[in-house]
Amino acid sequence: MTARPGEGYTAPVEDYLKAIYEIERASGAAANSEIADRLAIAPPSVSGMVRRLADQGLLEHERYRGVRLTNEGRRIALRTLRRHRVIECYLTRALGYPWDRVHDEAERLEHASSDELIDRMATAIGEPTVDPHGAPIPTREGLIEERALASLSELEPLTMAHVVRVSDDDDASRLRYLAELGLVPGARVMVTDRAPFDGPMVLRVDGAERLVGPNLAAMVLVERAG
Amino acid sequence: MTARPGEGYTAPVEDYLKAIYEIERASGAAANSEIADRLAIAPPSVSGMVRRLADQGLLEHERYRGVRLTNEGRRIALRTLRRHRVIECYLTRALGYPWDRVHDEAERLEHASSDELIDRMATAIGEPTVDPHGAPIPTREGLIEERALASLSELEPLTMAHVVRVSDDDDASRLRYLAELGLVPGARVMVTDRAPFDGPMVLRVDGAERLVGPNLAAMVLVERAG
DNA sequence: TAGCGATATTAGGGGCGACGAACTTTTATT
DNA sequence: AATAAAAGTTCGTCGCCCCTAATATCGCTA
Repeated sequence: MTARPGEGYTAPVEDYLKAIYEIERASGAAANSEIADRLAIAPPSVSGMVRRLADQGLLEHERYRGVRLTNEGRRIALRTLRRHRVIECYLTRALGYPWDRVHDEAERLEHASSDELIDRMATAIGEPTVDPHGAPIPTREGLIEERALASLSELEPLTMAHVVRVSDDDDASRLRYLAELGLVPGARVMVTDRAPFDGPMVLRVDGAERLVGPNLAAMVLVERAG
Repeated sequence: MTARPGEGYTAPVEDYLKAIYEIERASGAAANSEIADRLAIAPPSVSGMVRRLADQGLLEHERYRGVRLTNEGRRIALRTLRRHRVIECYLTRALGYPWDRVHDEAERLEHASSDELIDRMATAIGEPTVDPHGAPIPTREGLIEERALASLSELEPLTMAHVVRVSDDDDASRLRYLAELGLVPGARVMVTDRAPFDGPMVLRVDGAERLVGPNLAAMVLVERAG
């Protein structure tokens, strides 16, 4: 499976661009090592691919400095992101997938689906705007509405907030655990207490008291209640 | 996209095995040139792949003689065939795809779908037993019910029959035309007249008179009415 | 049975996408 | 500023899957 109708980018290329898009959004420019980490690929392999992508005009590369998507590269990244998130939505809404298992499936299907399929899926479930983890879905035209969100681990104690989004690129078991705690998009949450030195935090989640460690808390993105 | 959870065969490998399965079913053993034709790949490439597949125990190869699937090879071929046909069904029944466009989409998705996804799709549309073109769907356990069917081009004049299946690996425009003629699975058909030297045939399709050439007629598989 | 055409294979090569080992550049530390 | 650590790159290699050109084998017909 290498070619897809229309625009023939390979699956690895789409994966790189998607990863770079997300790193860039968080850090401004994507470092080789971050790309390597995220894709679980050795750094030299990343150097090689980066060269190829730069040759194709999908990104700009400043030696030893990092990487930045071109408009074309960003377009493809957003298209892939849309595919991924529409698929995630469809799997949960139409096929009853649990939210902790949609990621891996979407990760493969996003490279094999035609635009028509994605559009039909989106239509079938009513043109969703966020995926099951709360991530916004780019439009067909490649527009995305990225809200600046605080992580739960940086939320001030006693401030009311609600969960907007949960990171979905970690492993499924964490997601399942977060769901058990009620930490899913839409939940109302408040930090009641917090141990020092990046210690565990005590939360109120929709009324129930919960205890959560810093690495899990970092996965949960919230918006302060207005 | 190279690996899938569970059993990691590549997309090309699955394509070869599927093609070989189908050729074998029609001709007993699969010749190199037939495989090459069907996959639109140069014959030497087929020789190379055949060697690899034989090394992996997926088929047996008698030099200059052709190829035969092992049980393991057949198992994978049937699994892929099941994927393909379940996907075709799902796309038509759940997403409103027209029957002439499901083949290409399924051809890509079959390599990217997990067993769970295929099962959920099959369940969602009521465990179908044939795909939109009338081809039987192997069960989860790899059993398939292949009926011996006559082609419309070999049907004796004035014999009542019904269309059971239509070949789907040709191009979409032919399929669309067949549908216009009413030559879809389930249709009642009779040859009323036939020009000699492999000429066009006159048909009655569900009461209407139709004219059809030999290459199209060969795509239509029928069963004589009992 | 000798030769010819069809079919299959070997030989050699290329792009992609990954790797480890060795080296260079940048950054942080003292 | 010297140097150690971290980050990035180059180099050589490999497996997969494809190609063309050249060669070998099969099977049929004369």
